[in-house]
Amino acid sequence: MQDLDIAQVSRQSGVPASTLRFYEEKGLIASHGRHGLRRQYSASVLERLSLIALGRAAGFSLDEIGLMFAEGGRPRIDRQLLADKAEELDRTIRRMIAMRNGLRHAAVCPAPSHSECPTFQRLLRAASSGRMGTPPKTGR
Amino acid sequence: MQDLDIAQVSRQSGVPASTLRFYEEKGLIASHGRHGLRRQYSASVLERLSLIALGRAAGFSLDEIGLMFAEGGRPRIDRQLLADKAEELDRTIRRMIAMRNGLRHAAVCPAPSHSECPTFQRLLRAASSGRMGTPPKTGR
DNA sequence: GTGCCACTTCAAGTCAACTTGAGGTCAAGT
DNA sequence: ACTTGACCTCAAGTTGACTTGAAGTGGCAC
Repeated sequence: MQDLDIAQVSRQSGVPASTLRFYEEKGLIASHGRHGLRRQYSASVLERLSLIALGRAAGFSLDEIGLMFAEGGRPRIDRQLLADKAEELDRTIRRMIAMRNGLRHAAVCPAPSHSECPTFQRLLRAASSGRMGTPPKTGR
Repeated sequence: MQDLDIAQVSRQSGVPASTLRFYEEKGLIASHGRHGLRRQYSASVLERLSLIALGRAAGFSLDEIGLMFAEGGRPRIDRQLLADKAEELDRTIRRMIAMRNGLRHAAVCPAPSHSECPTFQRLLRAASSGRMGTPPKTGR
């Protein structure tokens, strides 16, 4: 197995070195030695980083991701967990679609003021009742 | 106009008093006097809070929301801004749908391991290429 | 008039996922 | 041998939207 130093991993994965160190500290990846000071990673770390990126994109926290490949060697990705996350994502998507439609309407609504537009009013009520939840943060 | 004290506003809006104070400090709402120490709000603050909730649900930051009803008296909600936000939301929705579908597949995928499932592999590549972005935080 | 208790202020803490900065080390090139 | 520069560690800072805690105040019921 060919080793990569941190700069190579960073370059090939696009993940900053500071993040690699951070992930290592969190136990998400492991370096298996040093060349001088420099961490050496085995090539498989790249796959690991992809998995982490995937998990993050799916809405898992770093801690959750850590749990997935914690015990039992190979990534123990629980299918139930995936299904649950898919459901959660689906609920979020529904809310966001409602929101998007409302916004689109409001953007073209002919009513002189939003306070006279029924669609806007409906949105307003939905939002203040908490039905809309707290929103996505369109990532970095 | 009948006044409400902070406890009444909190109860009727569901927004914690600490948050009301925080919003006031940020200039998002205004109290127009005190009864002893207690802030007095006019009833219109409830509508204001709905607008804030709506804005948050749509993905606006508190600062952005502040700008909307900053200048010029009545809520100056820019239609272009709404349309832009709707577009942004839409892009996010697309990513999330791809993610959800991928997760659903992975959850039922018959391949012995995810590393042998083409769909999973595809997702993995998408995620690590950054195409998936950073995810929604399904609100509190 | 006195005690209660919900309110007040202000500073600091929280959370997640990193980033930044200061000060140090080491392998490699000249 | 010496310089260079990319790496190292460890602590602290960042962002956004709040929450929490300590210490103080004042209206109202008794």
